[in-house]
Amino acid sequence: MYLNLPTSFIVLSYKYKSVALKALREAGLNIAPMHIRSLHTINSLDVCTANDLVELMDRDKGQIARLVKEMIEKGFVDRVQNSDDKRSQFIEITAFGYETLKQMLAIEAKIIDKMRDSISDEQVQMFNDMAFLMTDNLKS
Amino acid sequence: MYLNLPTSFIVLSYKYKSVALKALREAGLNIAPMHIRSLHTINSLDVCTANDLVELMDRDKGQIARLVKEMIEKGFVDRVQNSDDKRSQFIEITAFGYETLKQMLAIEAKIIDKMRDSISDEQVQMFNDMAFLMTDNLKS
DNA sequence: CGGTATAGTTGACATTGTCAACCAACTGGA
DNA sequence: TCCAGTTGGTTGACAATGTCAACTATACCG
Repeated sequence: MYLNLPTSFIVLSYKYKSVALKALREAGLNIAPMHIRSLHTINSLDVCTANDLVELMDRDKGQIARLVKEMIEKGFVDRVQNSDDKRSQFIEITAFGYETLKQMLAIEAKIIDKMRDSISDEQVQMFNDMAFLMTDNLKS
Repeated sequence: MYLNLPTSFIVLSYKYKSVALKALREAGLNIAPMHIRSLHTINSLDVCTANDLVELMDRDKGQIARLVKEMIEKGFVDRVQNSDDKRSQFIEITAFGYETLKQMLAIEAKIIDKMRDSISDEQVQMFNDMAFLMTDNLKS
């Protein structure tokens, strides 16, 4: 049991990642896995700074700095002045970024449908709740 | 909901990985994340070939070939002749590998205890079952 | 026997992750 | 108000992981 717990969700996340990436490639979307994850994360927030990404994605701040730079080069996001704090800037999704996101969401929705075949809404809800709770338990 | 599903277990797996890695380092165990995962996987099988690792860990066969080579260099595993098939060899955990695995399991058990704080055995079981089922649904 | 499939290796390279040093802007207390 | 400590972010250097394709050796099947 103890071995199975981390094994189960780690294997699932590897599998999901590879299936999703393959589907996105086949649909002509050539986007790096971390850019996908970043776009989703930025999209889930009202306003988003590099530091928000560091915390929500649990990644090194150097890595995030470079990630944001790359995403600007690719045209997915832009930097906007944060007048409250001159050290940081808001990261905003561009029109092209939203277009890409929309396509990604459509493709991912299909995979998720397949993934949750024979699993009820209530069960999926419970699974999510537990995953979020466990993530929270690991903090501090 | 659709966004939350992959988000929940992907964030959890990143978080678990970083917490576990940090705890292992603090305990003096300097071992790469993929070596940890490989050791667990090899240990979960009666006999294990490189190809078993490719399939169970869903990784590139070239990556696994190098991984096994590194793990032999570190003394965690050894290769043993497979008399049934001269192309492949069995990968077996050495005494040192088992010693390392034992320490890893002890440290990981503590993290898992913390992670599943306030979650019952039944719920954990359900979570695992769902994760395995979803992984299976993604195949083919 | 010959063709195809399978197990693994290797090269070359891209992506991701880590650590530390660094700068500029913010913050709180003396 | 000033300055010591903190915070947000950048950069360099490098390690770890992932990907793709070409290749060898053995196995399997008709």
